[in-house]
Amino acid sequence: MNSDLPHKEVVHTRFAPSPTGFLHSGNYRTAVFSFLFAKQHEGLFSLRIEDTDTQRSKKEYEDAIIDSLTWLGLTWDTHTRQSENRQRHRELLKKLIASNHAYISQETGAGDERKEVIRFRNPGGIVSFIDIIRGEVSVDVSDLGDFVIAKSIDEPIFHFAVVVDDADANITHIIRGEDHISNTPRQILIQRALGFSTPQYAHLPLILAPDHSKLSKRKGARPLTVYRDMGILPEALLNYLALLGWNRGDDREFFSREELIKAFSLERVQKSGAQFDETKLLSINRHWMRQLSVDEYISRGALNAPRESERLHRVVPLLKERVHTFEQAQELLNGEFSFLFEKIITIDRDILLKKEPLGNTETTRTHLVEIKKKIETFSETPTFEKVHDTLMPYADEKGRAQVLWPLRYALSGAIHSPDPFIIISIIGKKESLQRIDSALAVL
RNA sequence: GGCCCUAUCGUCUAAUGGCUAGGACAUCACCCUCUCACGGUGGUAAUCGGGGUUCGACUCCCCGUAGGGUCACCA
Repeated sequence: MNSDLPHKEVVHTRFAPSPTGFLHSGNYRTAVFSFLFAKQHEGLFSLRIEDTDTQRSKKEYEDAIIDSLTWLGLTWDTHTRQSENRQRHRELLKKLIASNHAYISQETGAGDERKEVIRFRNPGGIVSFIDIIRGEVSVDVSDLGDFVIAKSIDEPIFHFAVVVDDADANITHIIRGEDHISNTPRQILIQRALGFSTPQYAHLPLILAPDHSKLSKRKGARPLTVYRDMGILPEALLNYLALLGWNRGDDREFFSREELIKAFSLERVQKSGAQFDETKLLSINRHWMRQLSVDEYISRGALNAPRESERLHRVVPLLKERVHTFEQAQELLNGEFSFLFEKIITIDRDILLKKEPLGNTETTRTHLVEIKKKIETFSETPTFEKVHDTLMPYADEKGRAQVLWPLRYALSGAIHSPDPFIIISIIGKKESLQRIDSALAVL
């Protein structure tokens, strides 16, 4: 790949967001691709904050960008701000004017104010470039006219500043959103006027919102922290984002950060836009949550529950089996699974007797008493296997529904819950016996 | 509207002239089962339309159509 690259040249990509709002997943995906590409080629990945729009740039947004990149594990090699390069911008702007590639233009602004801007002298003609993802793209730049490159000698605008900063940083590959594709020709024009070489370009397809509209900063753009707050793992989001518009060419879907670095290639990036599908993200997140050890699961999910932490540890396997996010895990702990941590649970006589065959209480009472005797033989925290293997034969003999339903209900106080064996192994011998006793008391 | 880009199941995608068009998520059915969940098995579901090129097109070309991007003294 990119065999036309000079051997000594170090691959250098950059992520250049403007801190004028919260970035959305589409923006971060371009960062993901830039990062993966650079690291795969053992190159550099830089972060450059494009803060030349002083009116709208805010520290708060820059901090959010840094937080999110760090959280995703997209570590950068250098971190600069476009505003730091003011000196250089001015110098080259002057050079361009001196060489007659640009000129100061008198404009009549709103009202009678006369204002000056700096315009680029457009040579016209066809400008074409090779996009790694799309192939050759050519545009007739004549209809661009003499476009503005600076508001004043001290205020370069985007097109000019980008060209200068990328060249100064020796950026070799510009990987950015498709919305920049039509900006590229004019930036190439500026490069030529300045005597810079043209880097390689790769324009990524945009990510669409579920309604097919463009994911925009104004509509629905939320900081990436919403995913962290939902209890999405960064490795899951990274995995999902990488898969959105890229695949290795086979059926493989789960990739760790390191595996992505190895497997990624720009050539296999999709040309068309993709919708962001939160459901799929959730299923990938479940996969990565299941990979975690019990300790990691609790600490990374910041999970908490009343009672000793041993009990929470025993509940984790149940959590793994049914939730897609840590937020859901904590909800389960607080709600549906709270019976596992409570001292007293309420039993409804009718529900307890739901499977009673004789229409009275006798069968249910007998079963619970028999089960109690077996539980007596357990250690305080028996394993699931031990509980299952001891109680199941009895249930099979007497009828699973008649034995297991009242037992499970007595232990959980819930119509829906995990099976009684796992409950006993979680709450322990002593509490199991207590709960069965309270159930017997209502009969 | 001009210019540019794109077009395979609902969604993400595989198949770069040669297979019953594959997988995943979602969905449905069945199985497992004391309930819930997990799991297992199977199913429904796609090449935007029309012309070419070719022995043969998802694949190549053209024309439509649709979607997206961009046309700033924002980035």
